[in-house]
Amino acid sequence: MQGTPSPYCLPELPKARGLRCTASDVLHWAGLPQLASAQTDAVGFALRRVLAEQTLLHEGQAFENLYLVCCGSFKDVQIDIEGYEQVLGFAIHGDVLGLDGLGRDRHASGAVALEDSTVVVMPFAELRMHSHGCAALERLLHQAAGTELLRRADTQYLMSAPSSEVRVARFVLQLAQRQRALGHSERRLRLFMTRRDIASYLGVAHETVSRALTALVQDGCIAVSHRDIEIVDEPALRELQRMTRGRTPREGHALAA
Amino acid sequence: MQGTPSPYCLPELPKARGLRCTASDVLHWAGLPQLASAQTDAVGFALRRVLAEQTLLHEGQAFENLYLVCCGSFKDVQIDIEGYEQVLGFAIHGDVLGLDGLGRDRHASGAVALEDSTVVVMPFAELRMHSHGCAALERLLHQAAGTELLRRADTQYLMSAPSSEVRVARFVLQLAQRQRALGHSERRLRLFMTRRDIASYLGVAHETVSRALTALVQDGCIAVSHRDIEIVDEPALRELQRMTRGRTPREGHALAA
DNA sequence: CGAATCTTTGAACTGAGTCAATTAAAGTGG
DNA sequence: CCACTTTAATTGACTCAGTTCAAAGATTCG
Repeated sequence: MQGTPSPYCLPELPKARGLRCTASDVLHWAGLPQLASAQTDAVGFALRRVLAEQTLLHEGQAFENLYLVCCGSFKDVQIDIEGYEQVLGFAIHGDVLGLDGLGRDRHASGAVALEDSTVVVMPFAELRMHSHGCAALERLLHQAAGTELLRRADTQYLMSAPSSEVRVARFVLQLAQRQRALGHSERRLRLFMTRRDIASYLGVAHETVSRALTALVQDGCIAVSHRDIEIVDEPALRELQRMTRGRTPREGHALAA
Repeated sequence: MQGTPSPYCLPELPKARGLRCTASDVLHWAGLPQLASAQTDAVGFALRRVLAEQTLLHEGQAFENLYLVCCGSFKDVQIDIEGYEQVLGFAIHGDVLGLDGLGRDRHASGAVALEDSTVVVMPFAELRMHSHGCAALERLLHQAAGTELLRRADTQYLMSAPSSEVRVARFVLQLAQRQRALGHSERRLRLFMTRRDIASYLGVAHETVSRALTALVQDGCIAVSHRDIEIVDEPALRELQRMTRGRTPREGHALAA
């Protein structure tokens, strides 16, 4: 789809050490650098390269590994009975994939790379063993699960917005916030997914995503060029986002225009 | 709200042993009876009674315990900036509450009892300690997290339905399926939440839930009396549920009418 | 350069939200 | 125990936002 290197690659990347990394690296990438130690230095994991469009995790596949996105981006998907692809979420640097297999023997959702990406392969059995003696790895697992649940709650909040313009506004802010957490620019952001993916994620028609984006541009909230978005007026965007069920969408417009 | 005893109470309930139960009990209630052993018999947990309308877990509260619903029902909620109460999910017998605190120090969502209920209080620190030496409790935790994630995916699927009638149909089927898993009737089910709660959960106006329910009744799919629902024509309901984005809602109606 | 996909825009229709009013149920207090 | 109050649920009318269908640009890739 687009082979451009992701802006989310950390400087400290693979290649040097062949195709492996240590648990300490994982802790750094997962946002828990303070937990890295000599003990976690001793635990190694393999890296795996996944090309754009490739499926890292198939729906229904046996649960064996967790994956930490180390570079690139993915979408979590589930195909429903009619063949409609429901996008459940997006994963970028530092996110863990495959958590829905926890406690059962197969994955309920799949993961597809949106660009050329690299993941750390963490065999669950190993992770589990190590986690008994190593609090850091135990914490990593718990944190990953908790973060995933948090994100799903965000998604539900997002989908419950009464107007599609609000949904898209919330989506953009959510992306910006995740970027910020990674230390990247919160003003300019790149959409690594198609409008269709966004539409599926938000639960609207893909034409509606297009229209909502141009509406936000006309409101002066953002600027859009292809898949690059610039947040021009963050306060206005935040004001829009706040609108929940029970308020008329037009109020906010007047203020933004 | 309604003090009637829930139909989800298992026969083997508290009182006898005072206000405590064993980890083996928990494993039974959580659907992992095969993992109970002498070891888990030795681990005890306190029970806590929560009256209807009471808050078991406050949003933002420090993360200390996980709770297993042993009798009764709850809703997971999050209040947004404007004061709108977003319902994230419902918990009944066998479900674990408080998982969103995993790996962090506070809960992001709250839990409110929908009727008089009983929960098992599982201090996370204890659970964590025991889980190192006891695979059964470790499994319990993993399974609970995985199940929660699965359920959130179901919810997203539900919310992405293009028509509100389909959303409600899916909601009813989801409830029925959970009942079945507990060994209860899948034909007759009791809504333990208000229409408003359902509306918030589905992301629609509460009037719309009312209308969708009466529409389903007129389609001959279900029968509704107050908060009791009977599934009259499950095949038709399943047919309705299948309709995803991209198909016209009216096709299914013709078939059901 | 052409094929395929992604994206945008337009037009028509309709389903869902909002407002409003009525009915029903449940909880309160005399 | 029954009037009274409050909250929940249903129904109607109206309007508008979003879906669907259709077609035209734009971009990417072979």
